[in-house]
Amino acid sequence: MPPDQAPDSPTADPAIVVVAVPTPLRRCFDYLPGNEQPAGGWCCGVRVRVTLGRRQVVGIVVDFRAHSDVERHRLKPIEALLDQTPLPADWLWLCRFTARYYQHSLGDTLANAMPVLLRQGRPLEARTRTRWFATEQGLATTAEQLGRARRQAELLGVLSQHRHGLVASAITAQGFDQAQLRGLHDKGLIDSTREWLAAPERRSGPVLAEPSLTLNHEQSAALAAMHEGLDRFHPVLLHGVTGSGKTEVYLQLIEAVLDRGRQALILVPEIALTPQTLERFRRRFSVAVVALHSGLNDNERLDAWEAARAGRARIIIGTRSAIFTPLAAPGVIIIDEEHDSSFKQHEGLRYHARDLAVVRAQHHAIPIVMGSATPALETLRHAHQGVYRHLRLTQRAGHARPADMRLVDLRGRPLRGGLGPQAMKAIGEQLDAGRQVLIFINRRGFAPSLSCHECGWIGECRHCDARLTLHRQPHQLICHHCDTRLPVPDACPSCGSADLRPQGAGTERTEETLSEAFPDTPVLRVDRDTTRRRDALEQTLTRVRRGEPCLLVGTQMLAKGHHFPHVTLVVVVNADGGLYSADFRAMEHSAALLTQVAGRAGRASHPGQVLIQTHHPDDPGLRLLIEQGFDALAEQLLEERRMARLPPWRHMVLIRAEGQDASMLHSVLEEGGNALRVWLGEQGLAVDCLGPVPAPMERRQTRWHVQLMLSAERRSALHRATAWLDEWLAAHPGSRRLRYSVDVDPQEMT
DNA sequence: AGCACGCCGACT
DNA sequence: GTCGGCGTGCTC
Repeated sequence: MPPDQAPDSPTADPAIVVVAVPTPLRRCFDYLPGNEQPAGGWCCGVRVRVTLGRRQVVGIVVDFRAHSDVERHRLKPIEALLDQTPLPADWLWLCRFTARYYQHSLGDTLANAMPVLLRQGRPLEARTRTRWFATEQGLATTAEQLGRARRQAELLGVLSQHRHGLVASAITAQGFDQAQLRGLHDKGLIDSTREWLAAPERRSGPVLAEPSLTLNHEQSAALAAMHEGLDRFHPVLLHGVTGSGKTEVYLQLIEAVLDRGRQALILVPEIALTPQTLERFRRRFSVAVVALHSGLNDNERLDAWEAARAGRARIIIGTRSAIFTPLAAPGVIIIDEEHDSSFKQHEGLRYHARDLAVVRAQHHAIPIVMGSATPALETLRHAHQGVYRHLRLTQRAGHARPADMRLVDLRGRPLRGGLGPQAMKAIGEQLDAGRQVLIFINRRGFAPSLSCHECGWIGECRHCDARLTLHRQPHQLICHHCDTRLPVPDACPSCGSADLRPQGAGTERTEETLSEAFPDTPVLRVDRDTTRRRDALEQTLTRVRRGEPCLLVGTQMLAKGHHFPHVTLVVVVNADGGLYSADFRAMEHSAALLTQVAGRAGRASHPGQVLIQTHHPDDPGLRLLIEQGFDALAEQLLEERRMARLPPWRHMVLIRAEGQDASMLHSVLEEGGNALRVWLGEQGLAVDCLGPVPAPMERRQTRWHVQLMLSAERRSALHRATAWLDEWLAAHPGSRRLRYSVDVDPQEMT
């Protein structure tokens, strides 16, 4: 276990320094203090360079001891001290909590939570640059007065035109050099300042750069409720239908936080962190905004981190990992689209940013707002229990009516590119009326495979328990798990029939079909493949916003964030992926996605219509969704989860193991599971242990996947059981031949 | 995770 | 004779 309550105040002369080192090992290492001593005394959070085995690593001091369990001659001294002042205490606290909660190595957690450059040992400094500007004297000086120094005169002219001056790089880019700058400076005509690259603004005065919008009744009531909790831990679920103006409520809440001199941390889903989103914040506020997105390089990331730590950045917007940004004066945390699955990391340190955000807000005693039109069942349950304040926004802005949703029975209907006759007809009608149509393909658990119409044969991967996916270009059958590629057969390998048909439809096939059926209408495809280039999505969206008739074909990317006022019809090609899945969250996610995609369409003058194609038009979940909406379905699902003893009523931990030897893998987990069950009985702990069960995708890339599922009503019991099993596995001789990971609060059962 | 050591096969 | 495959063991 990582040390928990370590002193944050300076320690005089420690005998042993405990260092968290970047290794998956779930313990820290003892070191001798070495020669150097920090100026302000030894402190937790100071980075040190230490020898670990045969290599040098950067670790973080997390505790001090009088004695070590390790023999003295085996202890190594700390090689170098990297910080004179420790990394922020709030950040260290959060990392400690995260490591403990997710049962992950503290050293690895810390490494995950800091910018790369810091973990490589770079000093915690943000970069600065020089800005030159004309002095009073310079502004009053004419070119003639400078005589023969023509270039200097030109430079002075340029600088005089820029009230805020120019940065050195912009000056050299215009062909001026150091000598000319020095010349003018020596004459007292220009001067320079240093400014931060990230968050350079230091404007005082009002925080608003443009006026706020007027709120409707519901928005005002929600904002008023949030204002009550500005100075304490105040968790809020802002449950607002698509288009109800959640963002404007966020903005006005942030304004109040900024007015108190505090910072706002905003987490958004991966695909929502667009230039438009940032622009909305930058336009509204005159304070420094930093964005933490995947496009930043290591230097920029460190600059942004430091700006947030120092308090220069007042608004910090980022995706999942931004939850680990240190804050000098935290004032609020906002999680937009809190149900989004991108907030959970699915590899390595498997944390959930939303859950950590709640813990962090509690630690800072600040409000946290979780916004969604389709809240996660976990969040809804907390709201029902009164743990979170439940604020609702039910009205759409501009009196837009909610879209009309309808199920379309696909059974026995001829399909073209996955589209049935009813959908085709409806699409044609909308296009004739000069409108836009969105065709949404839910790819989740749904990929086009090749099947034989005669005997039902389906192309499967030889190495994995997975269906091969049919691709158009290149024309191949591809396994999405191991990347096996096979030519598309001309005849059925099983019965020899030539009637091989694509089963299900991908975006490519649908796009093809639509182009053939509506040759005069542009078909715009939006998916991972077509939007790889940075601005491709933006270009497409700009075209759509112009309003000319067109067909938009796409996946999840289309469902989030963007609104298309000219779209009057949404066709969901197949809703069945979420209906009969091994994953108990499939229906919840599917319903959220359908609701969001329905929210893309329509406005006051043309209410949107949504056609949902399905082979199961009588499915009670689907019916409930389209007849009564997401909230009603969510209540139903919550009840089903309660009966089935599933989250959010119980908590879960998944131990996933993989290895090459299937029987060894199985027997180790079998033994571990049995040992755990015996121990649980002895301890009297109410924890269920299920398994070993093969993972839903049992064999992929020639490795076998098996898992143990632990569940309990009480987190503390579950935590103890997990820790015990983890120790058992680590000590087991067979564990060398397998890899395993611990997933606390797993989101996907695969 | 790294990074060593160590013991077996195919190569300049 | 070596280069290098990855099984096994350790890191204060």
